[in-house]
Amino acid sequence: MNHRFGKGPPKGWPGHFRGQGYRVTVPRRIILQVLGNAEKHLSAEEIYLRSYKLYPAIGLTTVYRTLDLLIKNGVIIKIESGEGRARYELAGRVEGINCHQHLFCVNCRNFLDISDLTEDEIAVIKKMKERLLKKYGFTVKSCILQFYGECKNCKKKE
Amino acid sequence: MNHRFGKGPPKGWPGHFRGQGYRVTVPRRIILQVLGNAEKHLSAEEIYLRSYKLYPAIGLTTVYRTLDLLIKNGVIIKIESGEGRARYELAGRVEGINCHQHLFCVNCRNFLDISDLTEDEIAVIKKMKERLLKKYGFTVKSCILQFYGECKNCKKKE
DNA sequence: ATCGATGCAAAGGTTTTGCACTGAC
DNA sequence: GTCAGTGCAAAACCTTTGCATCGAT
Repeated sequence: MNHRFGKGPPKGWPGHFRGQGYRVTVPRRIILQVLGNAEKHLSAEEIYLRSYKLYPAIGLTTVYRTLDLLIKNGVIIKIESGEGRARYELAGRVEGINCHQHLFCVNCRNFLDISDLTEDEIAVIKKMKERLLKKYGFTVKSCILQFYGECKNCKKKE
Repeated sequence: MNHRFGKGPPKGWPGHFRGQGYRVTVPRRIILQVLGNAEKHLSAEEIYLRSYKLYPAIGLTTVYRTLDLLIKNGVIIKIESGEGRARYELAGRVEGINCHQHLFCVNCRNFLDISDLTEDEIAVIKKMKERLLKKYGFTVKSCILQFYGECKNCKKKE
């Protein structure tokens, strides 16, 4: 792990980052912009490629280090779904009950990121949030439902 | 990816595995035994080490391949918690729904793995399974509910 | 002028693959 | 006897680290 970043997390990003010892640099702004425009959860490589288009001098290392920094400051969350690489998303986006569902095919390892919950489902998740707070003292800020199974295409091939 | 394993999943393991083209071998029995006796979620290396004690001829490759096979057949689930290696656990069959809840603290990055669902929650997840099958042609074998937020300890410290 | 941030190259650790051999059926 | 399963070594893969340089403050 990288221990170079400070511990006192600013309450938001951007905004509180100056004066925390953090510097505003081009790569950081680019990466944040890419994350802000993402239509789905991006892997580090995807973030790198999109950043590269905007700023070809950027390096993959910087992407990883910036993501680390953003995670430590609660700006983004890291999602591991078993596909061998992590994905990242702005934390604010999944705030509240805006819950993503990931369909992960254990056969072809493809990954579908959907966002479609019924009223019933939202209600139950809200209740779950309250229950987790009471029982475990855990305040839920966002959630992701990961489903593992077999996708359409893999069934056809059998 | 490993394409060597057959596609027709047996309905359970052990039991239905013969006659599906799968062979009952010593390494497979050992690995299954280790998983059955596990008191926690084990990493591939831990599974290898425990299997090694029972059967020193075993190789790490076989562990990975067997785990892959078991995942594809819904016998175990793979859990990634952000520590850089995956962990594996027997999929408990609670009315056809293998569902874990992970509470992930975005502040201290600690991780709580609970397994406690109410009747309501189980019912809704069942419905969700059916809906995902109809709408996306995706057959759910197991699921993990990932909650991101702040844990008890971190709240105290503020 | 500092010292945090960067990019490259190299290393690290986990997981996968190629291949010849073994053993379950 | 077949061919799925195995183990070893090597490769592939994602991620982190060392280090000299750059640049925000």
